[in-house]
Amino acid sequence: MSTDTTDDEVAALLRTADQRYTSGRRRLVAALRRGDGPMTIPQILELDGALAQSSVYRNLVVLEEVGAVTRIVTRDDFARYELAEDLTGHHHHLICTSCGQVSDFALTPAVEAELDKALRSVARRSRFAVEGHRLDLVGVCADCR
Amino acid sequence: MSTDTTDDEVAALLRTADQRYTSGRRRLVAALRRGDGPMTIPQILELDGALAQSSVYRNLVVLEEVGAVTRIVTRDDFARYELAEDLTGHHHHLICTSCGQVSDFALTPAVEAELDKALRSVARRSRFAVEGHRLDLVGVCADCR
DNA sequence: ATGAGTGCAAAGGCTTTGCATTAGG
DNA sequence: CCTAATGCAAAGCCTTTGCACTCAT
Repeated sequence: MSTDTTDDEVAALLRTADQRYTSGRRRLVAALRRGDGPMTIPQILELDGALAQSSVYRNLVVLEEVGAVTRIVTRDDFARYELAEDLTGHHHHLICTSCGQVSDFALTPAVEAELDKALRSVARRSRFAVEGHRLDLVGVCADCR
Repeated sequence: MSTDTTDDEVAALLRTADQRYTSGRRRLVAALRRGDGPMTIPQILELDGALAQSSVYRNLVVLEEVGAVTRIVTRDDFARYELAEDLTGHHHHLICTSCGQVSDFALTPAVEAELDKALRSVARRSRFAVEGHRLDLVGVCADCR
């Protein structure tokens, strides 16, 4: 996935919602792309000191509303944000219970397909309209072991 | 799972950690058992008006530390708590994006086994020490559709 | 020009904590 | 008895919001 492609996609998503792709928003998206995995607001601010905290919070709301960013809530104190799966592909999260770090991983298409099938079956029985699923692997990361 | 059994197990967990199973804690556990699925603190307080908010927060911390209760964080404003899987069995969550409600479901052992296998493989490659996994089905519940 | 976006500071709201009181063992 | 637990109120902390200023179109 090239840099310009991602940027174009974000631009398109914003345009659809009559939102501007300002320099602050570009810097924010750039920061999210630099981090490997979901990032907290403090991490984002540390990565780009030119960003203002309140604008980052506000722009992450906007970017999430247009479908460019996903907010991830763990048991850590801070919420985390990453580029949406539409831009990066479907994946899951490794969550470290020691340091809070979150990183991405993907299942094989075969496993993912079977999981989907099982979940659709559950949803049907519960009369639940599925929007998606979330699968996290919880444990201790390599750095913390 | 009978009432007394659950209570005995909680009592044992607390005793191991040199914690008392006071009347407040018994009422809290009773409230958690009455609700079907993870509950927020406001829901717990509404269910048992005799409980004090700060004690509930504190006791949920204790009960979680001894492994009797699990805290679940969603995108809702409130955290949710339920009896730990050791007491209730392994299960997953249906999360309603409309009302925030969380309810439980289980996968078939076969699907669960294959999922475990796939996750162990991922963990090995990432040198990640697995403590468990979390699988949520996100969508709109029957009541909100 | 003119409304969206920005940045600073203050307010909100869930959760935690201090402290005096009560109760468990 | 004597320490852990409780309850009320106040403080903490992440996040949101008000408001004046700036920038994009």
